[in-house]
Parts: sequence; C-alpha cells; structure tokens
Amino acid sequence: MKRTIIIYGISLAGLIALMKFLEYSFFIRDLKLEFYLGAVAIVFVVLGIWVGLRLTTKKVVVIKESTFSFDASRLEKSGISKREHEVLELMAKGFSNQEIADKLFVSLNTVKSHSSNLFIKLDAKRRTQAIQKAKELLLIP
Amino acid sequence: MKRTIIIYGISLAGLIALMKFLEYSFFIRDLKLEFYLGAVAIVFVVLGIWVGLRLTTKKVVVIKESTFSFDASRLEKSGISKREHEVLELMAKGFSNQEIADKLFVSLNTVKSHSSNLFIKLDAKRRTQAIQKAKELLLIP
DNA sequence: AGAACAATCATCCTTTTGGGTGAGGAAAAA
DNA sequence: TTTTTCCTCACCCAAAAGGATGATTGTTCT
Repeated sequence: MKRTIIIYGISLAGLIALMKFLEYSFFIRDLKLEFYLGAVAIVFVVLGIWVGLRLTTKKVVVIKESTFSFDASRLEKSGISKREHEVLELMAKGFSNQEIADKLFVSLNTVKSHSSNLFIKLDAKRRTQAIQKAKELLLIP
Repeated sequence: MKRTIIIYGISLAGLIALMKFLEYSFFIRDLKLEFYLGAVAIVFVVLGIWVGLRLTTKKVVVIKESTFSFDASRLEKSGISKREHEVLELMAKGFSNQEIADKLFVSLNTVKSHSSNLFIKLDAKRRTQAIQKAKELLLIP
C-alpha cells in the first residue's frame, strides 16, 4: 500500500517534470497543442487505470465471501432435509454436537441422528469430510 | 463490459470536445498552459481510475476461485510451522488423524501433537473450528 | 557453546464423535 | 385412510479426537 503511493508519487513528479521540459522544448513549437494534450491525457489515463487496478486487488475476498445463494434444488437433489441442513451449517462453523443441540433446542441424541443421516447422504465418514463435500456441492457457503 | 466501453468512449469524446472548446475559448488566453495541462491530467487520472475499477470488478470471482497463493507472511504472523500447516491442510480435506499420519509418514501421536499446537495457535477447541478459522485467515484455500 | 525452536514420539486420561438399533408423534403424500 | 417421511429421543458400544506432560533429536539463532 505504501509502496503503491510512493511509486505513484514518483511517477507523477516525473511526468510533471516531463511536462515542464516539453513546455519549453522545441516539440511544443513543432507539434500542435492538440497532440500534446492528447499524449498527456493518454499517459494519465494509463496511470489512472494502473492505480485503479492496484486499489481493487484487496477487495477480492470480501466480495467472494458475501455472495452465496442457497439453491433449494441442490438440497432436494442431495436428499438432505432442512433440519439436517441446519445441523450441517452449524457443523461447518465449528460447533460441537452439544453446542448445536443447544442452539436448535433439541437433545444431543437428535443432533447425532441428524449428523449420522448426513454422513450417509454425503457419503462421509467424518464431519470434516462431510463439510468438505458439502462445500464442493455448494450446499453450504 | 460492453457498457463500460461505451460509457468510456462517450466520456472520452466529451472530453476531447471540451478540450477543443477550451482551446479556442477565452480561458486559454487567460490561464497559463500549466494549469490547463494540470486540469486535463487530473481529469484523465480520475477517469483512468474509474475505468480501472470498472474493469476489475467482474474479474473478482474468477480470480478468487482459481488462484490461491500461500502467503508466507500470513503463516509467519500466525506462528504456524510448515509441518503444522501440512496437517491443517489435510484436516480441512476431511482426513482423520490416522490418515494424516500415514500420508506424512509419521506416527499418530505426532499428528496429535501438531493438531494440539494448531488449536492453541488458532484459538480453537475442535478441528472443525480450526479449519473455519484458518479459512478466514486465508491460511488454507 | 548455549538457547530456542521444530519435529518426532510416548503415555495416560477425558471428551467427543460415530455406528447400530429402536421407537413415538406429526405432517405430508399415496 | 394407510404409508411414508421427517423430527424427535434413547441406549449401548467402539473409534476418534483432544488435553497434559515429558522426552529425544536436529537445526538455527545468538
């Protein structure tokens, strides 16, 4: 970030110096003003685009994280029920079965039942594997 | 994409027209050439930045999906060693500790040691939570 | 050379997870 | 009205995961 600002500042200073030089050089007398202005415009457009690219590089993550649409058709096709899906989401967030049970106001055994069914439907042996597969199938963000 | 090009083209045409107008207007005679050039440069830098932002917004998703760079600085900052990172990656793929041990040609106890250290460094109590946090920190894809 | 760290492995113990099985009630589909 | 599906819960048992602690062997930094 700091490097970007420094590079940009140096480039700007260099271009201003170039402008000063051109202003009093023989070019200004030979070429038309329009061409001179056009050249300056093009240079600064390129510079602006470059700066714009630099500034946006970091936004990538935020945009990607926020856009996830729950597609009901994908859920139906996998045979996972709503309750099972809720358990799956909390699992992926790193909660234990007991914590999930508390959040959903059901017993620990119920959560275990849901998770067992999930593993069968997702063909997984562990919860981490189930999460991984569910993410591949875009069932969870 | 097409709209961006059209909008940019129109803006450019408008600015060229403006330049033409200014060239023959009274401003050109009153103001110094330097100020005129400076104004043009600023306008085109802003335009360039705007174009640069437009061009990158749509590419965002593609870039995120395909390219994940392991940033060594992020690893150092988190205090996670290479071996621990390997274990973390295999964990996230859904492998059990025993499977990870087999893949890395070490004992089950070693994997458990690494995972315990990981949980401390990531401030997690379960492997699912560790995976979740590691993904947030971009330590794993 | 000594300190610090990474990687390896072990033992003991507790908690969590997962598999198998069964069962009751409510809601939806046949 | 049956049948099916979903949600709920229980019990038992086995496997996996996790916590605490300590030890050995290299490598790297001071």
